[in-house]
Amino acid sequence: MTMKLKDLALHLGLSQTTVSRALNGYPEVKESTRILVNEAAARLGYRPNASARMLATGRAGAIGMVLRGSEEFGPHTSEFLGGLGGRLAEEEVDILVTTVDSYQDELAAYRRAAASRKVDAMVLHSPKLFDERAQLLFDLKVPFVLHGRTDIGKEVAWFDIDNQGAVERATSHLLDLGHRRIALLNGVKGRTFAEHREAGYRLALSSRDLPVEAALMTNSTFTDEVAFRLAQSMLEQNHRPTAFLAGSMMTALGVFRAIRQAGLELGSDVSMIAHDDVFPYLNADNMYPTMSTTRSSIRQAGIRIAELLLQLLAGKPAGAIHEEWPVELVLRQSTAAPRPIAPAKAYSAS
Amino acid sequence: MTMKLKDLALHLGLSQTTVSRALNGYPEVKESTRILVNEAAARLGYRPNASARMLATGRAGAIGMVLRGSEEFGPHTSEFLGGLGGRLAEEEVDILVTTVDSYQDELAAYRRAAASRKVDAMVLHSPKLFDERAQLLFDLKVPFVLHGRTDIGKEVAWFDIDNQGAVERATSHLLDLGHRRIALLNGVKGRTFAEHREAGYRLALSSRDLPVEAALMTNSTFTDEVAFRLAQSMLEQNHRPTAFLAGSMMTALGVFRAIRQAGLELGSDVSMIAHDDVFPYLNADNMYPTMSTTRSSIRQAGIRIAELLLQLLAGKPAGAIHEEWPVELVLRQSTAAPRPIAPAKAYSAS
DNA sequence: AGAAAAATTGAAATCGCTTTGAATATCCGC
DNA sequence: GCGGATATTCAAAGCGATTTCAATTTTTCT
Repeated sequence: MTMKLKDLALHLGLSQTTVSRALNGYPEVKESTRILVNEAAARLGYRPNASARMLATGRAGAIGMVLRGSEEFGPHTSEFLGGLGGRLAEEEVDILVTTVDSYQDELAAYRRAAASRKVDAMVLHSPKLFDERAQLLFDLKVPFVLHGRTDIGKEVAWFDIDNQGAVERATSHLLDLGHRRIALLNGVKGRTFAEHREAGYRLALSSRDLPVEAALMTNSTFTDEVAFRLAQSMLEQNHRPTAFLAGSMMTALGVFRAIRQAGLELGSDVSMIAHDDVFPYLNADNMYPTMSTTRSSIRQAGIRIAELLLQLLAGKPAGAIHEEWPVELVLRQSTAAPRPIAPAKAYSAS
Repeated sequence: MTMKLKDLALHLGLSQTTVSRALNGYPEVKESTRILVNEAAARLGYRPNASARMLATGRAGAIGMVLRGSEEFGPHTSEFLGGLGGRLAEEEVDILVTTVDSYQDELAAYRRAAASRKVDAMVLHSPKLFDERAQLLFDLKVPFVLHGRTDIGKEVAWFDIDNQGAVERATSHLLDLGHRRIALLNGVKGRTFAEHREAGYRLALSSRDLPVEAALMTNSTFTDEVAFRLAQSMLEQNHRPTAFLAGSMMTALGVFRAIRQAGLELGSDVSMIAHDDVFPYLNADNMYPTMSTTRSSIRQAGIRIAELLLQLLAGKPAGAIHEEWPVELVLRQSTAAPRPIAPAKAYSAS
């Protein structure tokens, strides 16, 4: 079997107590013995048994996350995980992932994760305006950081990006260019970020006394395929949109395809601004034409949330952990002033 | 605090022993008391403390995975995780994820994961022909299932798809159509799957006595961007390829862009067969033109690997766990016979 | 009915680590 | 060179489950 504390202590001729303290950096152990202990531990490859330690200390050394299988499980998640895990690894904390298929399973999964004590805290993703999962975790007294925002009438820790501001600025820019029919391909209805984006969209329009047209707003998951269908049907409409706000780079890909298939050209016939979560394998700068984006690295968000989690575990009150990051608007080739539209042509032809 | 076994036992007027046995389905407890216990446990919301249980039983109830951050961390991973986690969840096993940035960190991460006893087994991804990580886990006596294959001269459990056969068939098909300059955009050199794919490619060519041209084979990560660059430079060559074998759907996207940017058309000027890991947000059928693929669901692979892990933990010898799945070749619009090429035109013009 | 067998239940040890409270060494000033 | 800090070290008591071995009931069989 592998070496345990007892063996190490025996080997050193010391008590478990002293060895344990030496390894954990307690002050009441002589410097020389600490060195001795550390050296021996390293040489013999001693590693404390995580469960035993946890049982004794009550801390699990892990952060929990529940991933909903099919639906919203995509590239966003892996990028986020990369950031989160990278930062947590520095503190020797790892990530316990539970995957679920249905929403019902999801609540159960949170309950299970909380009760098993395998995690010290959790991260909650794309919450709804009123999020039951957050409510549940709050009631269960499980520390958690929200990636997004929710209002359950309690003090919860959250990190979010300025979705509303981003979309408002993007919309305004398109309006400035002269666009009047701007489609918003938004996320699933009810999610806070989607609502915030819609709010930004509406704000930009209403501040110029322009009407909001329901036919130009859709809510769906961010996949290439769905976006393709939605954009396609929009482009077939009588008054087709002249510009698209795509909720993610995947969405942008789908819209792009629809535009091309309709025989139109992105950057001249139609404009687009996509939200870019910064995936290393989908670079807006390398697209053709290059894509204008509202940009905010989801990986950086992961890193920051890891830090907030650590603060939370260190005792900082949840109510004191609120952070909103701004979103950049990066203009590239996919945005341009709209062409004189069809009706004009029709008149001259008649 | 939350309810523990002792409390539950006290509440029921039974001993911890009996309660524990009742809950864990041991046969030596009277049916009536078992019902009583289960009922009370459910009503009071009792959940065993995972660490305590683990300490006592020695099983962690978790599977470990190490994800390399920046590089190969993408959509493949999340799909795979979805499958793996879904199946494992049925057995109340969860996934402990560690993320690392450098390769050096990676070995250390495996060592750490193994020593901490937080996981019962691990999954190892895209191994090299001789994989040090596999070697390490083997030496550490940590049970693991390889997603892919390696040869470390030991009995290891693995699951893989028939990469060689898939590429051989795809290449043969392109050859049948008349293509002679077929580019292979392969994965990172040294990874077993990439080597197998190359072997399949070579086999198809050599079985018709056709030469293999180094300029037509590249090795890189599977990202849209890299693929775009590679394809672009290939298309600028004197004898440009008339067909592409793309290592993944991301790669295909990049190649597609390069083709279009070169003023060529996919499905007529150039053909392509991409390997499709079946991402819900990138459907080959919905692309334009629809994409011919070699298809094998990475999510299904995850599910199957979960089962193999469970078998491994149940005591099945690693040497008895080998599984190779076939890969479908699905032909769609992106493949066609090559056009009569430039030189012909040149002659007639002179 | 009484002994042996089978079915249930319990007390206590154990898993490997942390930590409290007591014990022993080492240091200080005078 | 001695009493009282001050530093170090240790023995033993948890942490919350499982499990061994023994004790107690209940059944079964003559």
